[in-house]
Amino acid sequence: MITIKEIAGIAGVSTTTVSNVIHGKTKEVSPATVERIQRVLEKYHYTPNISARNLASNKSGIIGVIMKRYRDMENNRFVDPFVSELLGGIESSAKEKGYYVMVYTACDIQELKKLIMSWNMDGMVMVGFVRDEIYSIQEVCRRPMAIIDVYNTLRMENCINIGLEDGEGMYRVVQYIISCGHKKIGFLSDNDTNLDHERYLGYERAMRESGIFVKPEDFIHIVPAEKNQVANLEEIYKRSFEFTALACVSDYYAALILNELQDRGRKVPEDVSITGFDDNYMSQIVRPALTTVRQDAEKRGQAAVEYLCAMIEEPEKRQYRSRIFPAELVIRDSVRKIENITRYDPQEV
Amino acid sequence: MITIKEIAGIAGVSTTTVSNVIHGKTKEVSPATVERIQRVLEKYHYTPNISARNLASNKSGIIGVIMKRYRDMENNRFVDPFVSELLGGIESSAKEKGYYVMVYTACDIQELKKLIMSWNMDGMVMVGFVRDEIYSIQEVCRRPMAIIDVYNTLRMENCINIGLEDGEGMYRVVQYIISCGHKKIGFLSDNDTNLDHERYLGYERAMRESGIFVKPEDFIHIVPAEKNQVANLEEIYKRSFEFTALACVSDYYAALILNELQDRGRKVPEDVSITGFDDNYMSQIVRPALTTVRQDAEKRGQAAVEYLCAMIEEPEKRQYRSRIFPAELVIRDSVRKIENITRYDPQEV
DNA sequence: ATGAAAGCGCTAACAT
DNA sequence: ATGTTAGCGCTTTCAT
Repeated sequence: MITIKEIAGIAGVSTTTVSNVIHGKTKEVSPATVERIQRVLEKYHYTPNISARNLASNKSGIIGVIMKRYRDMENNRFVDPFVSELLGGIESSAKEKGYYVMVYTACDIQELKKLIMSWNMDGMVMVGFVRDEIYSIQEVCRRPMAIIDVYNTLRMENCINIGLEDGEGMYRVVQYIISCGHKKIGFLSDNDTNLDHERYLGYERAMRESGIFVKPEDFIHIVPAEKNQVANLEEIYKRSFEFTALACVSDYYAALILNELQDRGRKVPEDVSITGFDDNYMSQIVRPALTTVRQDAEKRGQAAVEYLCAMIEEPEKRQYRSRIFPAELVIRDSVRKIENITRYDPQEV
Repeated sequence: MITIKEIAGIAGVSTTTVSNVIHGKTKEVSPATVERIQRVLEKYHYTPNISARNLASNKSGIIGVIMKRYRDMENNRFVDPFVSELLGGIESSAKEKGYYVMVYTACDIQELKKLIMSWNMDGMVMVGFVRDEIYSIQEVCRRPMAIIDVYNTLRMENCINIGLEDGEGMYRVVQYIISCGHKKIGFLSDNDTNLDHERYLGYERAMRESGIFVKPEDFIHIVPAEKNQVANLEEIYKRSFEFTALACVSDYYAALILNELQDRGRKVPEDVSITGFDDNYMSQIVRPALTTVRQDAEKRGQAAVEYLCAMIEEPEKRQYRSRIFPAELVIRDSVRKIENITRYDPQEV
């Protein structure tokens, strides 16, 4: 690979001048020289050495996509459709802005800090971390971060919060379920923290505002197991008889439960209605197609990178900001309209 | 960030010695010194500057995951479940081996060459390219490459071909369909090149060996459109009446067609049988669950990185190799057994 | 308009 | 066992 120095030698100029024309700083270079250097650059297929450039300029051009990984569950984070869509958005946007993307799954925060510092990453998008982890990283690595689905954020410098209307979204779909005449509505999730908790709150609010009393048992705890299985399937099947509708925290669980219940003979939505959240491919591939809440993960990824670049290039824009993306109701076929049926068959109620 | 030089100053030794203990080359360093330097390193949270290291050592530790992108179809390559699984395998394996992964979608081969050279990538895994593109890249960038799903490979130096039993896999599933009593079996794909062509060949061979004559019309061309739609759905629906079974080139199309046909009133597998290929989540989420051909994309990703690392670290292992992964039949519920039914109702035939 | 030169932080060949 | 030193290729300040 030819170097700037060699190019300079061939063109009969200094490395400074070559460097300048490479970077388009041609205000102070004579057109003739520019032309000549361009030609040599072309002819010898000059390719910059990014390591050298980064070392000298103290930048890296790298945007790290850092995903939290739980050491024990050796699962592949990339197969989560949310992550896929997000990553696609990040990559396309980064490319457009001239940045490079490095992906990394981190189990250990200390190790992660070293990674960020070692590569001198210009910015990171953080997926799956909680507030205190973000805080701890930012303490050492004071660089722009886009944080995805982090709650109770302190207003940290260098951070752009790329959020979602989690509560609102769940509120909307539950409100819709209620409007269809349901009263016995369960909320199904595998935990009650962060994003899941926000969504629960939305469910709870919709219920409350409709005057429906929510009992603790209405939170149905689903226990995930290996390979898209659920550990407490039997229990969930039985409990499904207590409700006319199940609002699931994700399309993933909605699809799983929808199939399992139907395989065991329950009809959806005739016997139980089921809703999802995210509107990824699952919601459309399943039958009946899922009524769900739509979020555009790809767009969130793109936005993350755009804000990141702004912070990187204009340090005065590094104060904390929060951008909450919309989560809108998508009505398909998985919720039964009890009211309608009632009209034709008053006995039913 | 503290540098080696500063560490050396504090510990009262030379940078060489510090560098040596950092890299564990402690054979020629006295235990006391090692100990002392370790302590200083710890105390000051020494973090290497990877740019500097790469520049000096002429390595990068980067494995590039390069995906072909077609400029016009602005689609997100990451949502393809094959890519997701593969990427997960690559990332976990790379991390384990101490490499970093940079992802990149390339439309332009020239630009890609520059990227590889600029970052001085140690190795690449290439997804979605054809032979001549690989060849052209390798001409300039003589570094280890793992090529995924490339056909008619020349026996290129520096290449490990990570293949799949495409033909065999399709052969097996079609053979199975035939064993269930089907004779009118269509093959469905959106093109007839590379991997799709190999699979077609497998279909064709299974048919031929069973004495079934394959007509050109038995290749059903599906035309993809925006957003998981298909442009010629009407046509496919109509043509589905000509067959008792459709062997699809992917789970993706199988799931799509299975749903569309059922939505229009055809029963699967009672009216038409449908099979997929890949055995990704789609095959299990759909009803009836798809009989398909299983490949382990994650494992292929891991293997790609392992071979890559071997080639990087032991240049004598750089001769061309090919590793073909198995593709095995997975029987689920989407193929009707005509024979069985025949037993009970001889009229049927 | 152009060039000289001092680093950036690290590695590694060579001395001692 | 430990140190000296010359780069790696590029950016950038400061001269001219």
